[in-house]
Amino acid sequence: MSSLSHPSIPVEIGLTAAIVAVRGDTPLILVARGARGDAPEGVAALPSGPFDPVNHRTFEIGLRAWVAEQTGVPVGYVEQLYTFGDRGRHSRAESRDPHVVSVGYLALTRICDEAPTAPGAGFREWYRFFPWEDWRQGRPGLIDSTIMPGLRAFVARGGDSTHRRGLSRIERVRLLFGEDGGRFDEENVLDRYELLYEAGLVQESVRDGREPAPGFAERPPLGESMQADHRRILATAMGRLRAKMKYRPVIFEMMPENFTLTALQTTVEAISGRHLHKQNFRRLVEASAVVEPTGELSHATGGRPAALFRFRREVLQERPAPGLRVGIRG
Amino acid sequence: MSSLSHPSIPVEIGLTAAIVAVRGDTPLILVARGARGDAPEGVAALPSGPFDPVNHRTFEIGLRAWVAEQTGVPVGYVEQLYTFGDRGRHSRAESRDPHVVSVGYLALTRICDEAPTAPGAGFREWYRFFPWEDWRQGRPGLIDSTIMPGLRAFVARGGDSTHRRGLSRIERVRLLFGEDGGRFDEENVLDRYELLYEAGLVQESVRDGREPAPGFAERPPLGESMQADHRRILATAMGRLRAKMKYRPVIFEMMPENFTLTALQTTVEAISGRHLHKQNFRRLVEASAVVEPTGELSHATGGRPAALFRFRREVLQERPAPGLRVGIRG
DNA sequence: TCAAAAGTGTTATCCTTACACCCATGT
DNA sequence: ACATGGGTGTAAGGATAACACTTTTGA
Repeated sequence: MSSLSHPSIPVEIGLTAAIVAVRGDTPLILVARGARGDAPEGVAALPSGPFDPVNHRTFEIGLRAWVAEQTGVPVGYVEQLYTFGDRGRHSRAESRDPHVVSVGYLALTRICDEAPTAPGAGFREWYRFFPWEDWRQGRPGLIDSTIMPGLRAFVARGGDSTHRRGLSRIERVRLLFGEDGGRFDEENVLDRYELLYEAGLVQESVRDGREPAPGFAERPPLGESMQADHRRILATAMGRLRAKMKYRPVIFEMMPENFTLTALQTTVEAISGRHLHKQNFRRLVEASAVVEPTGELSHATGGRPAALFRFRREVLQERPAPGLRVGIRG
Repeated sequence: MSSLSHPSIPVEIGLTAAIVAVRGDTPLILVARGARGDAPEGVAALPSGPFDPVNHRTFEIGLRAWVAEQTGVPVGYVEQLYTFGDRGRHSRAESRDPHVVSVGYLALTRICDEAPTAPGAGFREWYRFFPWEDWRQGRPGLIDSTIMPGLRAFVARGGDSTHRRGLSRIERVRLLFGEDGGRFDEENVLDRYELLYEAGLVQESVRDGREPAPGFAERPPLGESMQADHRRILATAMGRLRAKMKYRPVIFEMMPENFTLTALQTTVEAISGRHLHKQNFRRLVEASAVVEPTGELSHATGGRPAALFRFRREVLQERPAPGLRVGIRG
């Protein structure tokens, strides 16, 4: 491109990380600010900062520097998600700010006792931001109590104009939220968030200048909002992690060195938001050959001691797509 | 990000499109320049240009404008692939050019007679750039004649230092090229290209200032090279398309309105680079419910006339992941 | 009548899902 | 002894992969 004779049009690049960990049965997301209190000015923000090509050779190096500075948490696995470039999304069209493009990243880490160190930073349960994504106890009540009425109103006022992928509003609702016979696909976190955004059912939508959904006045109540487009980046991260886990052993980036099979299942359930069938999960783990017994037992839980396992790194060489291919019920 | 007190560090954003079509059994990639002749100065380049946030509200709008200007080809389906930000890759570290970040896109189109219109633009067979990716006639000869000797030398001089994903050089070779018992996974196009790049076996590697592989002097012969990082973007596009086709009906973006099942199979084989088993392919298509018979027959091929089919848009509403889930032999 | 391409039937195997029961320990 | 969580066996149904043969047309 630099060899072309086009004029240079500079923009600023923002790097933003969705850093995920799990504690017990709780999936966590690391926020840099807004971790304490629920005041409007304390809106949660992911660790982020501008990309500085002079000091950082790659995006990833720059990202790690921002995360270290803003949170003090060490991250292992890092993966690029998506680059968001649309104006008029989190900054209004009439804004005179320099144009910002944000590159979103997914990162994984293990919970350890000291972290995080930076003031204001902390881990928060990710289902606070996406309560409709937690199906471990069955279909969340707020889908039928709040989301579906709001979406039905959105369908009613929107007519049948088709959208991306040639789907009308009513078809998108059915497909994404598993109404009448449709399946709920836990990987479509982003599509669901964007549908709620378009429908004016999330706070960011109103903040960006859209009409709130009728009946929701100023504050749509669906989940806690985040700064800028951070909740959209978190949605992308959740969907990607839920998908990737099935064909890459990324889950072990969030597990301790040794763990019981129940702990592994609890972690997978926390991330996928689904309840899994115990025996099938264990058979699956055995078949996938991703773990091996350490020979030790864990007496931590109170009942019968559980065998401890560790991740088998050799699967990376043995199988093309090593992961936990959980199906409908695990 | 704009609300933070960080200084603004502007960079230039380049948008680059890998636009794919199929004619008969030949997968094609649209090049903006370099379509005629094989002289070094005629190195092929994908359609691309800088992102101008003042005139284009989104990346996609900007991208479509560049493609229209440089090639005259209309594109339908468009999908973002990846954002490449590393310095010292296609511009040397000591360069004083403004820093360029490139956002790669995959786009699909149908071959039609008039296109392309712009001078120097044209469609080229994509396996010219990736001859090792075409396994339709079995394992390509150049893998064992040229690639493996080069990679074995790379393994020998590199020792066992582990790389991304904790794999050593020898393990990566085995996994990516399906040596001794390993499977060749047709989706890993990018990983294979990057391995060959690191090994000094592609022209871009030498151009970027690396040592050519021993014995290859100045011009590593593996496939035709492209400008800047365009071959890397094409590799990403090929891998993504090969994967996506299995769970989204994107293949129909490249098919005419009506087609025979054999034509559909030929197209899938062209993209995936694999030979498929006829009966299993047909059963798969039937089971997936992605097409319906038009009732017409095609007399175009010479032998027995074939039934014509069309894409069934309704699958988008009926199934969560409609696509052609081709397995080992289709 | 023959070549060329379209189209079909069947079986063995494996994987997925679903079911309900026994085991080992700490209190 | 009993509560708590750990761990297992087995069978039905569906999907996959592999096999070879028949049909319909144009030349």
